[in-house]
Amino acid sequence: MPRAAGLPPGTLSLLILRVVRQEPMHGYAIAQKIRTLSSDQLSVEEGSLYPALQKLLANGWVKAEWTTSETGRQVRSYRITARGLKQLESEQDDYQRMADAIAAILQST
Amino acid sequence: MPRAAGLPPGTLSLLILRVVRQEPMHGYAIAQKIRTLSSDQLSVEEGSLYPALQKLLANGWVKAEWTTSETGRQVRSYRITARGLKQLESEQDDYQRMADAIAAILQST
DNA sequence: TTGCCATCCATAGCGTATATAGGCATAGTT
DNA sequence: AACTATGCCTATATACGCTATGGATGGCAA
Repeated sequence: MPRAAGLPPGTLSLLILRVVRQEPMHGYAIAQKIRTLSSDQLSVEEGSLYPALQKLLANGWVKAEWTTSETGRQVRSYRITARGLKQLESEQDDYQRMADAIAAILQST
Repeated sequence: MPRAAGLPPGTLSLLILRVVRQEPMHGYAIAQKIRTLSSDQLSVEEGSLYPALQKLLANGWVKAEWTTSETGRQVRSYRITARGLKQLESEQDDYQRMADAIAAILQST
């Protein structure tokens, strides 16, 4: 099966960090935020999301705490750390360089 | 080792097709072209390039013929096909949609 | 009150794509 | 003769997201 509507490899942690930077959020909400912000163009599957969050936790880029959502449910809320902010900046720069480089080729005569 | 200076997964065939669209080119030249067009930002390793070219051949997106280069060496020159042009268009559209979607998230308030 | 669906967390195993590390060959340069 | 650049290619490793699966909670409709 081809990567039909998935998201480009290598960008998942970038997107998560970017979304969580705004405000602490639980996993399910992160996935939905990415979906809506991208006008349904990008979909983060849960089987991708939670392992990615574990990685972010292990690297100390986010920290998690169990809280109660507005609907009264127990949810695990992820908050970006100082190191996470640095990482976000770094990944965003890398991505931009790549995107520019690819654009240069796609626009070459 | 992390993906330090490699190129973003999913874009290799797109870049190859785009470069070969201009003029038939042999493998080694394709790699160099991508490197120079991207100002050394993207590097295509030969171990990635040739398997990718095999895939393009198998899909009928390029055809190859052995020719003699200007330096007198036997080289395998790859030329894009009509189907390859369609594929290029499709992949470029996909890439653009993704890039736009990611940009939307990275630029969100 | 039962059944269904949305929400919510998480792991195991798979598939796909690229990178690493090699092998082989020619030709020009030093 | 040795070294470097050019040139083609394969086998293996590895990274990464996806599929499939499992479980739990709670609202709502039949």
